[in-house]
Amino acid sequence: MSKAKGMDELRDMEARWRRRWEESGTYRYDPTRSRDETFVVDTPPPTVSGSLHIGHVFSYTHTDLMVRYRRMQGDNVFYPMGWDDNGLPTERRVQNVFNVRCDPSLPYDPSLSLAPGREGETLQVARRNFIELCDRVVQEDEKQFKELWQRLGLSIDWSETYATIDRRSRYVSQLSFLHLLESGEAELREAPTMWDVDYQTAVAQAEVEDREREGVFHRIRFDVEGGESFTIATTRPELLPACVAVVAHPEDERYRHLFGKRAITPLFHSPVPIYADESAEPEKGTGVLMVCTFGDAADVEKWRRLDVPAREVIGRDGRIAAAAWGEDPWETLDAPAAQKAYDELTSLFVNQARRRVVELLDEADALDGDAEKTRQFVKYYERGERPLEFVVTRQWFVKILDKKERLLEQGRRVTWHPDFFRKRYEDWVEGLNQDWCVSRQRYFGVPIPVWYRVREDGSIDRSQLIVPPKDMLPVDPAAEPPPGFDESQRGQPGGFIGEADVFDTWATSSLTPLITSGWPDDRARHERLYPTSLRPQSHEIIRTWAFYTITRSMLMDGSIPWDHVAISGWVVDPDRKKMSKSKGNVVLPTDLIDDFGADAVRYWAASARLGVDTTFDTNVMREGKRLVTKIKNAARFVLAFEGEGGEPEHPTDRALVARLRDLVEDVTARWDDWDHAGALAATEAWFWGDFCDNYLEMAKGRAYAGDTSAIGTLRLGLSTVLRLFAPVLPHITDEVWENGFGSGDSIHRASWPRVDELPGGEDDGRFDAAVEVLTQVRRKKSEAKVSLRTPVDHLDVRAPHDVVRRLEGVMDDVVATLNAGSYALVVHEGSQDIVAEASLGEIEKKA
RNA sequence: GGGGCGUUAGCUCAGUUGGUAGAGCGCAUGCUCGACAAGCAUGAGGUCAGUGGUUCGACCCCACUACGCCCCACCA
Repeated sequence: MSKAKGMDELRDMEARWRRRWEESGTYRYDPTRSRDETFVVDTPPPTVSGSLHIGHVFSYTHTDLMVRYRRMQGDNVFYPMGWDDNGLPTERRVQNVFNVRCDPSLPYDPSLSLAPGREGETLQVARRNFIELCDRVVQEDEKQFKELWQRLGLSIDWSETYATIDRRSRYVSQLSFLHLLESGEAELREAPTMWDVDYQTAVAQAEVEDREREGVFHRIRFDVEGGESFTIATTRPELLPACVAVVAHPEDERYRHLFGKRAITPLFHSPVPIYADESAEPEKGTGVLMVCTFGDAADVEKWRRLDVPAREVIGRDGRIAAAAWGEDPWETLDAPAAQKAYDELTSLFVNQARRRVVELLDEADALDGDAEKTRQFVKYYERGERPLEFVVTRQWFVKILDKKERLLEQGRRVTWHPDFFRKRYEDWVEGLNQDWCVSRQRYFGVPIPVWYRVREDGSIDRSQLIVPPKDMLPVDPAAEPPPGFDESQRGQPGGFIGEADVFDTWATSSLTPLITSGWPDDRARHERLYPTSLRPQSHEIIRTWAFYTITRSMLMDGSIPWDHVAISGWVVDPDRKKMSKSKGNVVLPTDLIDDFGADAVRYWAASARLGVDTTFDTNVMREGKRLVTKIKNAARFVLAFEGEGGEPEHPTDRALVARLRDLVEDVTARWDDWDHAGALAATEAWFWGDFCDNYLEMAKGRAYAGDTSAIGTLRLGLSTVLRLFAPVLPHITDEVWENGFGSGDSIHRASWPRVDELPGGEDDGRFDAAVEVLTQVRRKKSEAKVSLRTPVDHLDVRAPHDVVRRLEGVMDDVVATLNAGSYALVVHEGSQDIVAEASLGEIEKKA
């Protein structure tokens, strides 16, 4: 059989089972069964606008392994699938695919029709048109993901799906938020917020990452009122106009005498207080630093603590704002000069302003020494390209800072696999320094369901919230009027305006257990499906998805959202780097399934333990493919015999059953311990070694002779090991099961093997002793470079007394296996070794 | 700067409670046995990162060091 043909057959076989499972509803959740026999998965909804990645295959397989095991253990499995389609990744994709931008001020155009890959000028479209394009893109993406999951053989119940932008998700997200509002845990705040100037949206702590980059220390001389001067080293000279104070450490001898005096900023001539502050480190820079509005989180913190004014100079677009200086002038000793300097910076981007202000400082002779390069860590939005700024905006926050202890406690109630990832969760909780900002100034997301009153004078009264009644949800306050109002009153005096912001994508995906459970209206379903059993996810989103989900459940009713969290590692390339698109080393999952088959790809994923980063290695997939073939061939042999056989009676057969019993016990314990890789390795070692290489060879002769003990044991071994393999290799095992053991139902609905269901048997060492004799004779044949079929004229086995006794019962099989004519089995004392000597004959030439 | 994980054969990885190191791939030498050449048999190949300690005995426990990966950190 050619390789190509074999591959075709494999592909057809897998496709056939895919269809069968779907048609038979093999993986359907049974809503009538009780809660304690139910295993619920809080499936990660993949970001559908991302690319299909080998990492997906890896981690989703891990989930499916455990799911299949639990199902065979008799659990009623609830294994849904969600799509994470709301949020920035989708918006960005739509912008690229259709070459459009959203302009919320435009009216909806129902006739707008765009083709993907549209060329020419970027088109501005209305918010509703934009959202329609988002919907279109995600539907296409979801199809591709579904196809991959099905080809991979994930045992998902496809009648249970959701998307984070669908009606149900919007309903749950908005309703849960209204509960937080009611309990006072969510509130509107005008405060400095981390702000991405490109996306022009607020971002939360969890979406921020530090990136190392080169900064430049500029040394700026400040005068002190009444004479004297000092030098500040700063990497952000453009914030000089925003400087509201100067601080040094209270013990710093260089500056102690200045505390209480005022410094004069160069260029802007603004007198600012000089404070003593413990946070200033004498070794850093010159030991004295500016407090600005706002250079970093430390500035925000000092601004709050030191009671200094705010001088906002950076606008939401990342440019130096024009209005700031003019409308509410800050104290200065030389207003015209200050205004002139500020005009030079106005409307420049931060980078440009930095260069310009340095030039101005140089002209004013306020630089003290040369600039000096330094490595610094700067905060970026994880999807952003320019550093975050702190900008005062109005945002919705969920209070979490006051709940650290309780959050830690919730984390301890969850079982983490592997356990050390709990530590990462705890580190994150302990390091929290901001409440959760849940509002985003984006479009394709779940709208924040509130309106605000417009006063008679036309100003907006944000203290007067209008919230929708529950039966109005989900609602889009930007498109629908609140109860008791008419759309014509939007923006009018005495009327209302709708909140334009949408929720952070995590604000919705942190509710996945509730989205699927039917909360809060379908109480019966909710009680059966919540809390869930298992949350699978990867480790880089412990601080987001795991953390926020724990937070939301705690805020809802003090519960934990799941009993277990299973963390999959990353797929890394041979250089130990995470495989990613940007590194150009992506392998298409569908190509791998084409080349090796789904079972083989699953075998590779299953070979890796939870939490361990794993090298992408097609050799392991090749191994998996060989295993699939081996199972097929062994089954062909076992199932070729007539009848079902009988109880194991022969000593060899009884020994095999004993070893099978040990295997089932060991493998089951490993699955229960969430060690799918160990379970697979143990199963495979037994199957390939004990079963195929040794037992099959020894029992072969009796089986051909119609011995019911041999035939029965062969079938027992096969049917048992098939079920042990079934979670990892769902296709080939079901194929063989149907041929040999199924009575119409899938192996995946068969019961997991149990030791107490296996027939009796015992292995007192006779199996290993027999194998030792086989090995010695095989070695002799191998050294003689003759065929293993070469007959043995006479076999002489010497062993200690007790070993001889054990061998007696199995010598007929040993002799048959070795093709030996006569044999002698004698006791030799004084050595614990078995010595087998064989006099080789010659293969009879065929006539 | 703080923390987590790792370092075992050429490669990818196992190694239960401390008792003389294991698998697969690759390599070598053979073998077309009535399941299977996508196979079978046999074999070569390792100072278990380093140093010190505990112990009769350490890949395993402890300390330190080196290297790799990851997470976190107010980045003047």
